[in-house]
Amino acid sequence: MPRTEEQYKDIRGQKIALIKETALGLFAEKGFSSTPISAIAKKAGISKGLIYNYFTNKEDLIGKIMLEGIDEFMSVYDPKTEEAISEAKFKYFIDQTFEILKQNLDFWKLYFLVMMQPEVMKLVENKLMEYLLPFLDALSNYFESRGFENPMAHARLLGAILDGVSLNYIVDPVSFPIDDIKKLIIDKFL
Amino acid sequence: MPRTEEQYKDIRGQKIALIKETALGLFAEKGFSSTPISAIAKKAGISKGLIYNYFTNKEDLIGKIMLEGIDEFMSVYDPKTEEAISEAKFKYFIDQTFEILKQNLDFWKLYFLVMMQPEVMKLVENKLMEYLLPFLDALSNYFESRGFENPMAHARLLGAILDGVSLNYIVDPVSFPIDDIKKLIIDKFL
Amino acid sequence: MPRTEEQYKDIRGQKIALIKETALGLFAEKGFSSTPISAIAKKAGISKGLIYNYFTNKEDLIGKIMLEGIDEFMSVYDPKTEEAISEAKFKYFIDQTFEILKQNLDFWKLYFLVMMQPEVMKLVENKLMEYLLPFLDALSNYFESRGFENPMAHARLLGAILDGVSLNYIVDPVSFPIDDIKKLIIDKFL
Amino acid sequence: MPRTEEQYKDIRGQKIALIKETALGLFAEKGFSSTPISAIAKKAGISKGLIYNYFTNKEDLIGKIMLEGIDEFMSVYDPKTEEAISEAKFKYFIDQTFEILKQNLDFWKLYFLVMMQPEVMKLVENKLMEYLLPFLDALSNYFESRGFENPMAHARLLGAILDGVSLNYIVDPVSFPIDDIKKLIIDKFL
DNA sequence: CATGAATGAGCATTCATTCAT
DNA sequence: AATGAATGAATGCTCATTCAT
Repeated sequence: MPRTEEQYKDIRGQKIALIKETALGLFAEKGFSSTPISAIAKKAGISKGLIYNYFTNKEDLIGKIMLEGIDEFMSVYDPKTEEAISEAKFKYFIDQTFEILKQNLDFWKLYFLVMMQPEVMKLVENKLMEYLLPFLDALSNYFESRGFENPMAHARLLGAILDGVSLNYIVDPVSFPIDDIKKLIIDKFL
Repeated sequence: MPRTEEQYKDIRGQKIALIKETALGLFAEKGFSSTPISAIAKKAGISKGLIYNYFTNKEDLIGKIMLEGIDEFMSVYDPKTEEAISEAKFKYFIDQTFEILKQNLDFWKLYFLVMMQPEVMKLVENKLMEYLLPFLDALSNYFESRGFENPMAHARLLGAILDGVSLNYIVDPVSFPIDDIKKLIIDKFL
Repeated sequence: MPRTEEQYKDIRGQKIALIKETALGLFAEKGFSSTPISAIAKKAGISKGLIYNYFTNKEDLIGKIMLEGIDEFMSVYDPKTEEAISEAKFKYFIDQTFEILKQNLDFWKLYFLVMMQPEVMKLVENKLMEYLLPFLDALSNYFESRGFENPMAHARLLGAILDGVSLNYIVDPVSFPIDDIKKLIIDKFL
Repeated sequence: MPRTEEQYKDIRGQKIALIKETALGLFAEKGFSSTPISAIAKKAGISKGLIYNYFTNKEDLIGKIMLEGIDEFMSVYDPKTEEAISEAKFKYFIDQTFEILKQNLDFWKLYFLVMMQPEVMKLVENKLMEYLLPFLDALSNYFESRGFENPMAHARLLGAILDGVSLNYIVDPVSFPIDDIKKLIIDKFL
């Protein structure tokens, strides 16, 4: 009995998810160019050929992993808010950022890896900007409403701080005092 | 009649410097594994083989570039100070950090690239820690003397901030408002 | 629709045999290190890469050729006989040795080549000893039963003679009087 | 004060000898193609370039080592004897053969290595035959005078035996019972 | 949808050899 | 006579990608 169109779609969806997950883990652990497609196939228990059924090439694979990841974590924020964020919302935003970081360490490793690699970065740049710009605007509005001078510089500084803290936590998750640091950040920007 | 040992040393020194410089530029631009040794040789106007006269392999090359870079910029600070840093010195330190960043963009690109690559990171880790730990201690002492609570967290936060700011500046040197941000940092930590 | 496991196994088996055969011929003719993998691939009409699908590296290839060869020719003898060999059996053994030598000249060339190369020898040493020791024991028993004094020395001498004769025949198969020499050996040791 | 022609010749002679000796040791230990010229230079404490002052290339070097070795050990025998060898002389010859083998293990390792490598063998073949043929003739005469039938086959057999015994001793000098075996050979051919 | 055999371009690395000094 | 910097051809090996089944 042939499978229905629906069933096929399910299988495809599951396989695609499996491949992305497996690849994410390996990319984060070994790096992009040190992870052969064959290693992904092996760890996922599928054939190399199957990966090429779903992704046109290795770059497409990492590109789609990145885009999905960006979508996922950006959906947590409500980037369409145009009015200024409240204090409570700001605090919630900082909390969420750290929570997401802790729970998706692999993705964030990959994120920073990719940021440093011009070739892959190009694949993601547009999408990233699409989210980042309204996000910086929202922060800027918040700082303006709180009476900070040069609010856009504050917004970019906070963005940079979150990058720097994430980076340090990723490189050394054991001894980096992330919770203490979260408090300091909230103190300084609330 | 062979050249004197002195002459040979000169030649070696010049070639080694040329190779390191060229490699640094290419690594920073294309990434480590996307830069073939042949590309370095070509750009430096020498043969592939010559690179292997001076460096045992590609990893040795990047390792030595990193170590030299770390030595160079660390020599700017006086990491042996044990008494607390003065306000003026602290300000000078922040200034210097930004100055060095601006003047060695390629090296810092490579630095962040390497931080994300476990294999290469291992080659440099020890040397880095040798400098970073006394450095964090000095910062911590400064914060303690200024009456900040949890001074070590403050030190690590400042370290992370400098990482994050550098990273943002490296990725987008044109529009990142680095001078405004320097002022904000000094305000917040003085 | 993928091929059945059976079909894949067939393909693999055939290709592995083809590669081994081709490599044996070239190794015997040119020597191990003077035979590039590319030459084997070319002569076998396949790509370099395919060889690495079946053998982890060049040493693995020669190692497996040697092991297979040793297994093959040792299966001719019955190394598990524990009682003394009869005269007829001894004669048959000498005959067989010369027959095998004549029919597998390439393999024996390679065998002596390998004996002289410490690196490759190590790959095969254990397997070889596994066969050679019982074999020398059997010969020793034979000489003892025939009343020869110092039977183990006789066994090792005979082993050495077979090596020496093989070597001379390999180097100069045209003019070396191998059949006459076989008779002399049988006369001297019967 | 410039050196006299004589002194230069001395230096040349000493350096040539040093290079040959050093190369022989390394070739025997590692094999011909696994021994870089640079390794010879390093071990001899001279420069690579100097080796090329005395030998046109690597093959020339091994060729000259082989030729010198052959000359040296052949001078022990008196290959110009045309009358049949006496029993005493035969015994002395066997003794000498084993003595020389024991004292020049490195050379003999190289000798067998070279015999298996067609390219290098060609360089030596003629010289070798120049010695070997009269040598086999002398042996043949000896066997004829002692009433052995098919004396040339006996001569070639003895040659092969000496090869085989040497080979076994070279591969495993510790446990091969070379002295017992010498006695057996003398018994069988006297 | 799924497989894995097959390809070949690409790359790190080695090393014999040359040559200016 | 002696040095060692420099070259570049050669080679082992990897891996993204294709494709017949």
